[in-house]
Amino acid sequence: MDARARHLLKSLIEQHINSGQPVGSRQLARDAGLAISPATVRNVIADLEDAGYVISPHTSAGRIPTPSGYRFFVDSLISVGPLSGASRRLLLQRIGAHLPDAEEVLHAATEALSQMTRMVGFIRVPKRATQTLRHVDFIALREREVLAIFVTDKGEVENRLIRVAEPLSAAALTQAANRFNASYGGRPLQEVIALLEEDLQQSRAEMDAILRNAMELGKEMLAADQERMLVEGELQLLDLPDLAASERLRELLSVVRQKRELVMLLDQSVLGSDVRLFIGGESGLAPLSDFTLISAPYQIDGELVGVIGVLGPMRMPYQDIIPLVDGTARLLGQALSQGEWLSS
Amino acid sequence: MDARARHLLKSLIEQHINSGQPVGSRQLARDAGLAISPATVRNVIADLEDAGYVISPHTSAGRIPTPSGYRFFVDSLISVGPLSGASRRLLLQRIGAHLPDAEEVLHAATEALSQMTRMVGFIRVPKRATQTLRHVDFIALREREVLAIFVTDKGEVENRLIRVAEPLSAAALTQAANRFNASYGGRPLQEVIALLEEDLQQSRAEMDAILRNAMELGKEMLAADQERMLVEGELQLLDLPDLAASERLRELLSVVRQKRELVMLLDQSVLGSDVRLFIGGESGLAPLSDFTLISAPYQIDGELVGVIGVLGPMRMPYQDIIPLVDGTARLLGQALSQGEWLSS
DNA sequence: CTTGGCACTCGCTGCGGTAGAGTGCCAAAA
DNA sequence: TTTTGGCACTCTACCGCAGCGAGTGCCAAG
Repeated sequence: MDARARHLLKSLIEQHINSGQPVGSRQLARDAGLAISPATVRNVIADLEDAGYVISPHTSAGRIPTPSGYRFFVDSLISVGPLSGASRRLLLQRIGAHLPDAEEVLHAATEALSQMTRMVGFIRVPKRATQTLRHVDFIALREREVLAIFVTDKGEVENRLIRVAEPLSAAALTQAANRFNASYGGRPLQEVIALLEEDLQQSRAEMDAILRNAMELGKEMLAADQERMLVEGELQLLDLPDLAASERLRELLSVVRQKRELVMLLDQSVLGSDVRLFIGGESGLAPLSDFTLISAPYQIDGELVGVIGVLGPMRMPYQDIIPLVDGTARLLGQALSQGEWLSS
Repeated sequence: MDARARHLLKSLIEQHINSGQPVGSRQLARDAGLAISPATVRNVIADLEDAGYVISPHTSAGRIPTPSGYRFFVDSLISVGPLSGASRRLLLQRIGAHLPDAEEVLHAATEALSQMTRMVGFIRVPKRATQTLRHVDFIALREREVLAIFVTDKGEVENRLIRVAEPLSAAALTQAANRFNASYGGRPLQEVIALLEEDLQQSRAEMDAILRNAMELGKEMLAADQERMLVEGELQLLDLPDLAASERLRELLSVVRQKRELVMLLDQSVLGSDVRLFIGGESGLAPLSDFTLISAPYQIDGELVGVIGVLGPMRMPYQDIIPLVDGTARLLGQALSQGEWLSS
């Protein structure tokens, strides 16, 4: 493909991103800044259509980009700049406002990203598998009801109400918690579960219920990890004038709700260290085939732990969105890393 | 209004609830089970239109109920039976599966209600203002970062990461927590905040940061109380073939999101002890004017603490929905009350 | 290789005509 | 006085049709 064809393709896609309409040869010849006639443009565009980059919705309409066209566009036709100063400041402010609480920071970053891109934002939260058990508490709430609280070294807190066969005194519970912390504190969650399972055999009977439940709670924390994902701004999709409330949209929303498939997709992306795009059917998930998903992994203390991103129509301003996703991932990582956040 | 007019109105509304279409005189004369001609029906219906119970979308269409029509229908034309055995069993199972954890039970009940009614479910969760502080924990997480955990007597857990000026030893933190529990444990949250504010003056300097933050955390718990509401199944609204994705729908969803107005509305309803309906504009909230909201308060240990309900189109099967909302509220209350849940 | 010309295609819009549903009114019947 | 059949009227939904405008593909000339 020669330079002129590339230029025309770029111009065509940019115009379509702006207008949402099919782009015709006359308009393209005028706006592309090349001194060529519409007829020449038609010849070139016909080749681009053969190559699969654009398609005509019907005979007498202009052309719109195909998923391959968008792919070529982002890979070879545009260069994404750094995050604009204004966006950066806005992100800094919105993320920084919620420090030091990790959970809130994750939430704030996703919400900010969703609002700034006007698309659905999502985030795969840090894995618990790597976290260690920091502290356990057993608190008698009512007769025979004990509240168990797990705290990890990353500050995640999970709690569970447990029914026990007979009342336990506050002192007994404190003692139990102390023993528990002494034995299992500081170990990776995975290991704690395994040890608990082992120890369950020889422990005293009245502690059984609590140990067993603590084990279940730990297991659930790890299991729930498989699908821990926050989604923000699903409503944004309803604002798309294009497909507003079509059948596709419903499918998409239900995929977003179920999360499972999406999580698997994102977990692939955590491997690379760069922004990643799934345009149209590239993800392999049918309901996403009319949409584009952009994700970027983020790292805490130098370790890749999660992915953040957005989901929107294929027709989106990639030049603006990509830096936003990338920048949010970086700032989020800094915010959650030890001592890196000095209002940068 | 005579018996025949009532019967016709009832029949008209029932038919419209089933079909969604305007109901004409011929169809009504046929299906109402009365031996009268369409012409007679027309005379009667014309009176009902004058009275404001039905309206004609246009000259040559049949009639559809107005909000007043629905109001009269539920108040005077139908009698709502008890919850069906099957529904009751399903609810028992879905709610019971999550005992004894209150948070999960609230969630499960709302989700079940939403799915069984195929509408949006919501719940106003129990007020914290009445809860007492059960236990506090301070846990050193990293250098100069302390995790504060609040537990109330109802088993609600709230946590917050706190930055302190200089590192505190684990022993110091334990001691602080012990003192905290001794001084404030067992008191209503409201009171704890007040006492903290007082004590903050004369406490030792290094504890200031923690006390101050604990106070903030407590205040936030009470403040957030103003809008604590769970919403389930917003997606259900997209399934309505009627207004699917109209402008109204968008408005409605944004009201549901913002919650504030809705919460105020629900808090009015917690006063009565019975099912309450807001049909069309009865709530005074403009975005709800095409919809019906049905709510029922629930009580824990004999005390009215919250409201659960559904939101859907005015055209809904009231005879089925009302018992479902009522029944869910009752079962939920039993589940959360002391010792009342014996698989009933 | 580029360009202007031209026939052709196709979607969109507006128009008129028709069928169908349902109403309101009236005069006759009960 | 109430009910009923009849009838004219109204309005929507649907259909086919023509005109338009946009855009294409092809071709022959530059």
